[in-house]
Formats: sequence, C-alpha cells, structure tokens
Amino acid sequence: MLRYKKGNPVQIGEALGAYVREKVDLISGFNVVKGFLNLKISDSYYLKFFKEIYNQKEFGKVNPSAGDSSVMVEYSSPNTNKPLHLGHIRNNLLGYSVSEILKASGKKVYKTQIINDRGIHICKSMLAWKRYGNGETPESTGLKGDKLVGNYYVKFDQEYKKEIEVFINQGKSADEAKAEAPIFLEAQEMLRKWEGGDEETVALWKKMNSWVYDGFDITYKNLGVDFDQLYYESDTYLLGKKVIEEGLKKGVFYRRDDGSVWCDLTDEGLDEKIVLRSDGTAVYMTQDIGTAIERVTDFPDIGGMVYTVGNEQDYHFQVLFLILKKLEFDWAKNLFHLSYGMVDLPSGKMKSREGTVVDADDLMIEMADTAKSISEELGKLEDFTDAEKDTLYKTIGLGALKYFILKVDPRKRILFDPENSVDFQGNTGPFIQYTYARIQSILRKANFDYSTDLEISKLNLHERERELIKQIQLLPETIQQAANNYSPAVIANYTFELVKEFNSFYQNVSILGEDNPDIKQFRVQLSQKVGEIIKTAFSLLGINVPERM
RNA sequence: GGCCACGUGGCGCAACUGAAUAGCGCAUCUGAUUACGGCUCAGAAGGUUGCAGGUUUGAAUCCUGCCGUGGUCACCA
Repeated sequence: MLRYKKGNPVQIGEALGAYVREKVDLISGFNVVKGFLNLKISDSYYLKFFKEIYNQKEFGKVNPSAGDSSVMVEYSSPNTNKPLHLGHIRNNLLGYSVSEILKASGKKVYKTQIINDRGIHICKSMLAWKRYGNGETPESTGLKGDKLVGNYYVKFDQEYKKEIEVFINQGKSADEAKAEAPIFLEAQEMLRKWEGGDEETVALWKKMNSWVYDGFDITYKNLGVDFDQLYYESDTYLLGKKVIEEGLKKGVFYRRDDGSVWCDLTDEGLDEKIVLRSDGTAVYMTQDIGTAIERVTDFPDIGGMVYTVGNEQDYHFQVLFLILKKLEFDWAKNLFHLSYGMVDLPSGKMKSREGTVVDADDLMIEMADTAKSISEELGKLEDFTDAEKDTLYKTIGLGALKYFILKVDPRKRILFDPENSVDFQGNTGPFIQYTYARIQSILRKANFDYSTDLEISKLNLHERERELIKQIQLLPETIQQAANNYSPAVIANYTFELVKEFNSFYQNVSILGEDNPDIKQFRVQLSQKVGEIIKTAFSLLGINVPERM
C-alpha cells in the first residue's frame, strides 16, 4: 500500500484505524505497531458466528456437488509374500487420511490399491513352502496367513544364501553364484510355469495368496483402513501394451533396432525410458500406464489420481505422469504422487528379508499395551468391563501411533524408536483424546438442556472464549489447505492448537460453576462444539475418540 | 558424478505459501488442584532458521553457490 500512498506508515495506520472504527460495526478498536494496523473485532461478530455454526453438525466439511469429477486415491499396494510392517503403516495412514480429507474438502473419492500378487518374489515364498513346508497351513500352525507365507519368504532367502556360498567356495563370482543357484533357477522356472498357466502352480499360488489376504484383512481392520476397489497385478500386468502401440503411431514413443520401445524425455530434462522390452513384454512402466487408463475406464468420472508411494519412486512417477501427459489424457494434469519419506529405525533401514522390520500387527498390540499400563496407573476405569477396557486401550494406542506418524509432513523421514515407542503427553493423540473425554464429562454433568437457542449477542466474551471461537473459525480453510497440500499434518496441527486453546479456557474459566445461566449455557455449547470438531478432525486422520478414558 | 527431497533451541515438530519480537511439545527450572477428570494449566530458561552471497520496504520461506543427510539414476518392481 505504501507504494501508492507515500508517508509515515504509523500515521497512516492511525488515521485508517480511527476511520474504520467509526464506520464499521464489526470493529471495536485498533492499534498500530511498526506500520501494521491491528483491528479489534467486536464480540458480537464472534457470537453471531458461533450461533450460526452451533447446529451445523458437519461444520467445516464441504459436500461434493453433482457433476464434479472424482479422485482415485491409491495406497497400501503390498506384495503378497510377507506381512505388513511399519513402512506400510505410514503408507496406509497417509492414504486413508488424505482420502478422508479430500472427501471433506468436497471431492468424491475412490480408495483403491493394486495388490502385487505375482512375480518372482511370490514364487520364492511358494517354492520354499513347497520344499520345506510339509503341508503347513494357517490352521495347522495357528499362524496368521501372511505371517506363515512371510516365514517362507525368509526361508527362501536363507537357503538361497547357503547355495550362493557353496558356489562361491567353488570359485564362482558372486554374480555367477546368484544367477546359477539351483533354488533361484527353480523359482524362475516356477514363474514361467505360472505365466504359462500351469495348473498346479496356479493352484498353489491361489492357495497361498488367499492365506495372505486373510491375514491382511485382519491387519487392515485393526488399522481402520478400507478400500472401495481392489486391483490385482495378476490382472493388470499385461495392460498397457496396446497403448504403447498407439503411442508409437502418435510418435510419443520410438522403436529401437532390437525391437524395444522407448520414450525420449531428454527435452524435459529426464532420460530415455524403456516402455516395452525387446521381446515385447511389459515392464513396470507399461503396466502403470495401462492401469491408470483402466481405472478411468472403470470409473469414467475420475478427474485425477493420487498415488501414495514412498519417495524412492519419485523418478518413476515423474516419468509416468509425463508420459500420460504426452499421450494427451485430459486427467493426466491432475495426477499427484503422494511421496513420503521412509520410516527408519535407530538401527537403520528396515529389511524384510533380514528380519529387521517392525511388524504392523505386533506394533499395534504393543501400543495398546502401553496405553493399558498408563491407564491402569491412573486408575479411573473401575466400572469398565474388560471388553470396554480392551477397546479403549486399542483406541488410545492406535491414536498415539497414528497421530505420531500423521503429524509430520509426509515428505520428511521419520525415525521410529521401538524402545522409546511413542509419547502420550504433549502434542500427541492421547492428549487430544483426553481433552475430548473431558468435554464429554462436562456434557454428561450438565443437568439442563443446553442445546436450546440462546440469545447471546449481548454477552461479553472472555479472552479465552474469543480465542477459541477464532480457532473454530479456521476449520473450513484448514480442511481446504490440508486437501490442497495432501497433508494430514495440517489437520493434526490444527487440532492440537484447538485443544490447547480449549484446555486454557477450561483452566481459566468456570463452565458449570458459572452463576449467570446464559454464560453457563454458552460455555457448555462452546465446549460441545469443540468436542464435535475434535471428533470430526480426528476422523479425518482415521483416529477414534473415547467418551471416557 | 547428474537429478530429487530434506536441514529450524538438547530432542521431536510448526510457521496459513514473502511480513510484526521465528511458534509449540518433550526434557530442565518455578508456581497452581479439598477439581467442571492434573494424561491439565500459568510462568522461566533455551535460536545468527546448515554456510556464504543475492532479490525485496521485508526472507526460515524466492534465486545462485557450497556443506551435510537420505533417495534415485535396470530390457527389477
């Protein structure tokens, strides 16, 4: 503004402030600090706002309008040869939460995953089971299906390493040994049989995969995530070849002398990328191109897609999106790689084959156990049944874990220390859950009908009340911001601020002890609303809130 | 080495996409409760935002170069 009106910023501010206070009802005061004009908004404005939203159950959320395009969010997408671990948990929490946030921001969302149910890694588990399994099943061992299969994946690797060692001792190079180990050759042979439709191999594949799916179902259920549509790589791995042919005609791709097909992205500052092998078979990229197109065919209203995949695949998605743009699909401009950093342990990276992973199921159990020991120490649950306690511990434990992971910007790496586990105090899920439970306690004790219409425009607001209402006002834009940035962390931080503000209010003013009935009712209503918002916001993070804890 | 992301008090994170004295939580130190649930609140201490330049009235934020960490550069997925 000073560019247009020269002069002393402080004087201009004074003049402007005085004018606005005079002419605008909403403004009840002002001050000028270092050239910044601060306007004080009148209490009646805040009260009016609160009254308007008091009865809006879904305040802050936007409903999709008819005719809007929808978004497909892909997440999880595990391999079916081993159980889910901490890395998958971050992926699942992010994907689920971003889906919910997008919905709340007014988008229609399809949640999906593509299950990597075929390939050499699957054959490794199958082969090891065939050789060493003695017909073991989840029923016979009492093991979760994914755990059982995972054990054989590890078993394969152990045997493989033994064979490699023998070869190396016989004087072969490491590469030769890896390529010639009999167990590896046999796994490759198994993959060929599978691709050829060999009955016995396919039957074994189906059997072992179904064990894994049963196991995954349990993990997903405990984690609280779900999907609207599943894709299986065994159905999609041949997709995309036709599009490559069309792309060749359009000149998007070119064929080399050996028959392989490439996309030249050097103009874009990237490399050349192979999209079809010289033997005509599909690569990962081919498949992803085909799958994307397949999805839009299945759901014609899709206008964009979100891929929740670790940042190790940044380059892959950069290339994928560029190729789809070159193929001129109109939805290609609305593709987003929800790229997230790895979850590291103090000991370094997690490696399935080396057993240095934090298992998803185990972790959830540990979190609930921690919640249990903390709650028992505080001992406020005497009248809870065992089943109620059990549910509560899960709610708190999962709340701690989910919040811990989601409050961090997805791009950043997370260091997870299983020893020190996750905090329950400060900026944590349980802190927020506790505040919610406390509010519910107030509402239970409020022995009057506080929901009646209240003429509150004449009340004078306490500073803490004003700040609380301000924070409530931010909810709608916060949801939009979280959606625009695909960032659950925005929601988490907002909720924490709200809760801190509420606790300060709670500690500084009396609610049920207030004499003036109007003020008392207003404070109960305000508390109730804060409770509702905590619940809504946490639902966007996939976190439940307890009525008591 | 090329490309990408990240680097903020001891530790873990923010900063509404360029604004006021860079916020918050752990941990540390002081206080508050015969209570509407102390898993709480009030306060103190703790910073040259990796380094060096630049753009701007104004930079943690944008640009350039360096340093550090991680990722990625397969006819694997």
